[in-house]
Amino acid sequence: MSDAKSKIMQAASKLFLEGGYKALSVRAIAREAGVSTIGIYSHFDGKQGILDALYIEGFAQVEATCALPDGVTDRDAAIETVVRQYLRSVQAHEAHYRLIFGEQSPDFSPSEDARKAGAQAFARLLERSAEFLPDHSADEVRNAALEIWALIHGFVSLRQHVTALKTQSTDWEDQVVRAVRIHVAALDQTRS
Amino acid sequence: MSDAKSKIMQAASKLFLEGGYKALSVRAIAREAGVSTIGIYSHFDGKQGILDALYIEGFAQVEATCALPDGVTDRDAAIETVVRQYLRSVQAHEAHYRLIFGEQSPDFSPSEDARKAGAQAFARLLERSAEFLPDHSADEVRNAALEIWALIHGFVSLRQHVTALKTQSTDWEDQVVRAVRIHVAALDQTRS
DNA sequence: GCCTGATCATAACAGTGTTATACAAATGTC
DNA sequence: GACATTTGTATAACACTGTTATGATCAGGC
Repeated sequence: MSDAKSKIMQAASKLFLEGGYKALSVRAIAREAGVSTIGIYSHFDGKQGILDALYIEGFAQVEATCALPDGVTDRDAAIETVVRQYLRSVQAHEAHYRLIFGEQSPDFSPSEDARKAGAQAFARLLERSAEFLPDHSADEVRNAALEIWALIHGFVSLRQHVTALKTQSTDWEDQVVRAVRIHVAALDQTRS
Repeated sequence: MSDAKSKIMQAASKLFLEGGYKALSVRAIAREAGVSTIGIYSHFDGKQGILDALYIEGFAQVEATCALPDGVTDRDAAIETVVRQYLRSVQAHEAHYRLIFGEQSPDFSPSEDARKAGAQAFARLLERSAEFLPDHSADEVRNAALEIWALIHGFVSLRQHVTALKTQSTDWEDQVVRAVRIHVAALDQTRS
């Protein structure tokens, strides 16, 4: 990666982290990077290219939350770890998270490479789900992974958008953990 | 509602339905309504006011999916009805649904009245949840309603944004129904 | 009829992402 | 090393966005 390209990417990440999508104009990025706007077009595919790179970062962050520290073998503890890591990551990288779920970004359409980042994050969650449900078929594990992700992400998204649902942060986190545990346990008892 | 205001609202709804958020510029709305742009500012609070009205429509659509036809008393049948109604509504009003969950709309911040529409939709889901879990406390019912909504909305949002998760439409709908049923049944067995 | 507030047409403003233009720098070829 | 080609750059211009400003008209109340 060239010097200018790297400067631009750092500037974009910084602005995004600090000010969210709204802070991310082509002129603001160029100014922050100390280059002129044309660099955004020669090194990235304009604003779309910038958003693409941030999108890939966003799903990489999600993927990282599906990794377990050594020593966590108990299913309920593992679920709790993954869920809390996920929720912490959303909090630390809110703009990235909103980007990967299409928020605030009219006209942005992820590239093929960027889409693959979503698939990769899901693959990591699939691995965890297979561990949660060791005696289940591949289809069942896939469905379980999807349901786990739906529950967690559903909570996050509802909390961001339906203000009537705001509760204390720890109560809410505990509820997400509990809901996922209950759901996985119910799936484990439901064999086809 | 005055004639111009009504024309503007109809134009906005039409454009939104047909072309989504991107179709909704102030000039496009004014042109479609046959007025000049200043009407958007005198009858609504500019573009924010237009989005507010559409936002309220969006949550009203969600709320309507929580109504059951007469004769549906079986819990599993009721869950299936609500879930399928919800998914159908999302499909029919995709732009509205995206708006209420913050998608594509930089700078839009819902008014207090608009926020209340979200609370109202949740209240309707609360009523259904109380019927699903008749012997549970108000807190448990509230948690259940939140989890049901998280599951359904989580599925919808993941399907919209993580292309790796695309499956056949009916398989996917069936899975949402099944997941909600399993979850509610598990909650019913979990008494505190 | 006068006054006030609401509504309206139109132009201008400040911002957006992108493209055009001319030039400079880097790389490749002989 | 000289020349040609490619890549990168600064800057201005373009087309579009939401919004405000300006001057005029309309509607309602006294």
